[in-house]
Amino acid sequence: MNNVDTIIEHAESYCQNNGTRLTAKRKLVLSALIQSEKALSAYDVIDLCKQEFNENIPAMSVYRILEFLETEKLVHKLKLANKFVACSHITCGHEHDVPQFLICGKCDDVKEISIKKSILTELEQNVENAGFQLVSPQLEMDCICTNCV
Amino acid sequence: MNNVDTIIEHAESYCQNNGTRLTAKRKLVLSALIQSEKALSAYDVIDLCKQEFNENIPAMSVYRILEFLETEKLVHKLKLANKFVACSHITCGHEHDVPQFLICGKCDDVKEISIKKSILTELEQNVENAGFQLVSPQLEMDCICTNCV
DNA sequence: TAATATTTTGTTATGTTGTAACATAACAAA
DNA sequence: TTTGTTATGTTACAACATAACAAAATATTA
Repeated sequence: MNNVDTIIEHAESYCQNNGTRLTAKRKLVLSALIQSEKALSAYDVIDLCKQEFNENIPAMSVYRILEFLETEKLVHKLKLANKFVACSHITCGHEHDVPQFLICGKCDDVKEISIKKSILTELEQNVENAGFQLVSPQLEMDCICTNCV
Repeated sequence: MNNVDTIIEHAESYCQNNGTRLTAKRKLVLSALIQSEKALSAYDVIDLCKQEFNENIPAMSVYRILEFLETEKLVHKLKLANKFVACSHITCGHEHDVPQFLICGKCDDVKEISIKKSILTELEQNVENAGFQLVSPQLEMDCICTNCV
């Protein structure tokens, strides 16, 4: 059993525990994201599903499925790049810190890192001082990866 | 002379010093952004120019003008919201720290704040440890403003 | 100043991304 | 089964962005 299948299996039982279902289509989309080294746009996902699995998934469905996977925390939406990535901790089976993303602007490679609590706390303090409230402490940073430098 | 005109005047001489021109159309777009309390999409700008100044600026031109204003650092592009805001320091006449933006997801109100050097340095260190390099340390944070809470 | 080059703006057409609205299929529960 | 619920398909657009070329405005310099 390859790596992708392992992750999918984890995702499936994770959904079962949540009372949701990882349907065939949802598996396809998730697989595409797991296989891909980089962040994918919704339309990239469509193309990849066609290419890899010979399945035509309409745009509407892909958006709905991505939304589902996001609420299940199996994928993350990167607002900065308008793309999606599979969560890199699906197989871990425990809660994680709020993820922080480094996004390579050239190749869309994405790295999921965590940031010290103290920094986040200080950031949040800054925000509150300005009279705003953080909705999501997920930071997305515009980077370039070592390969692309 | 009202506040907008003051800022425009500053922007104009700023451009002159840079050897660039703040043309009539560019002034319109910049004025629209200055007048607006909140971040505007390119098409919002079009609508506002029509409404306020009775000028029809084609989409293509607006995108070009926004790009120009961005390279002149008179406006900032918010990738997170895909919108634009006038720089809040046009009249200051001196260099500033990299801006950080708090974006209200409800009303698109935007606050431009600065963040302590130490936090940024630490963030950059985190990024480098992960093998990436920050392209732009401009952070954009998904917030909600006090009005909208 | 007239001729030429450069920059800016207009125009048209088209590509890309995202969603609304409604229809159908698949599945679960009574 | 029938009924309700969830998931997917289909169509038709709205919203966002840019390519390619034309025209106009402005700067340059001979």
